[in-house]
Amino acid sequence: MEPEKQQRIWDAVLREFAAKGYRDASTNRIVEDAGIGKGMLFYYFKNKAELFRSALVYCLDYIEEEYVRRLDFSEPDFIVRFSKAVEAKMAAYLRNPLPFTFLASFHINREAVEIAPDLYSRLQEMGNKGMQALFADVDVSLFRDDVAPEHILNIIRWVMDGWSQDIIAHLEREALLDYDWESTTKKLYELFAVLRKVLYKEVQNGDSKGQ
Amino acid sequence: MEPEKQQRIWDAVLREFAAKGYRDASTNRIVEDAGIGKGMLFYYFKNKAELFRSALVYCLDYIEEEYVRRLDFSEPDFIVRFSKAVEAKMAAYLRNPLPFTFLASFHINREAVEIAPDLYSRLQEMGNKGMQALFADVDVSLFRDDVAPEHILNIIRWVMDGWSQDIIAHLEREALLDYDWESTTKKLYELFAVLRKVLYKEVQNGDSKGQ
DNA sequence: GGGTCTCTTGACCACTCTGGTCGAATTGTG
DNA sequence: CACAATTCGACCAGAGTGGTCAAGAGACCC
Repeated sequence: MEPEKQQRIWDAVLREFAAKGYRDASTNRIVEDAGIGKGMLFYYFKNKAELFRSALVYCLDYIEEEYVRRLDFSEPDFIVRFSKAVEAKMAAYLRNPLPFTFLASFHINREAVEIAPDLYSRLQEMGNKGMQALFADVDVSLFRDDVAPEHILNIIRWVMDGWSQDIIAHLEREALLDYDWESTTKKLYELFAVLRKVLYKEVQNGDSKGQ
Repeated sequence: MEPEKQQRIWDAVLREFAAKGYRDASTNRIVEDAGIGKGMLFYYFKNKAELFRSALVYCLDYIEEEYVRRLDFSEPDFIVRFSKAVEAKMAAYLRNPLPFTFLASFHINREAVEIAPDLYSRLQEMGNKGMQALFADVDVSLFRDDVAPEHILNIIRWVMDGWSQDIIAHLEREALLDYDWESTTKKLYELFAVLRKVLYKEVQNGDSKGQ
């Protein structure tokens, strides 16, 4: 099948499941949105449940390939490490946001877990491993001494999360194309400099570490 | 009508609308969940749209009364001001979370706006006014000089938001009753002390300002 | 008791939408 | 042409929809 049509179908499937969850998703709306006949969907997927499972596998593979595999946990500086992770996630999200929104809705909604308990645990395991790796072997000696490292880690995490949530909220209002990415990344590196200034030890030499 | 039954009905209505949105909400499920006959719902509300509007008014009034009205914007210290706001919101949320979740879903979902455009703008206005008041006339002279005040305000906001999101995430997993509130508030004040230490000017006398 | 009122019920209605089927049409390939 | 792989959408039985309404239930007054 032409990959362009395939993509249209996946888009429609993920959009519908993400918006409505498993039970309330409508195969009629999916085929209409994808611009294909009803029979075609059930020619390639034997029923709704299998379609849902296939969509989950598609998304898990996509995110594994396009996001998780590209993470680099060797960096000891937590701000650099975390910011790379945020950037990688943002990049993958902007390339195709649907797998993220679909998996997010799957993670929240209780109902669909029984359709695919194995894939649900695969998702959970992915999240847990990522979180563990993200916080493992951080060079806490960079942090200032008069605050517990746990607090510093939390603050950095919360600030980064808040920042990206602000960005996404903006993106949903403004058009994606004419968004000013240059000034956004510039502001992000400003933010890193601030975090480093307030949460890290004072550096001896003057130049900042931000790339 | 007995207030206990009234509460049961509102709970069912808000739960259903919050979970499914206007279009996909089912009046059948509402009456079943509330434990009343179908006719009763349409005896007090002439149709689904009016029920939805009444639920919105109920929630807006609730939040106005139980949360917004109790905010205090006279405090010049931003951490104290914001923390009071967070505490007030948390308290109101824990007393009855449904109005918050219902209004949140209404704010996100595009579909129901046309049913109640006036109430949608009332909600937006409430949010905007709150945000404006929250950031107005903050005593920035408390902040350290070597970081732009805008950054400091953002960091405090993101940290508080992240903190409360963590709490809510915990609450959804653990039971609400046997949650250790004492250690939670203790940790919160620790967090304030940290924020003050890293984002404010050094204080002359040693004791912290946290109440 | 009877009369009248408010409150409450759930069977019932016409209608829409559901997941899924299937015979027929179309297309690609040789 | 034949043969197979695709693609379509009309069609199905069944579930669920918002809303109605005749029939009570219970309270209060005369």
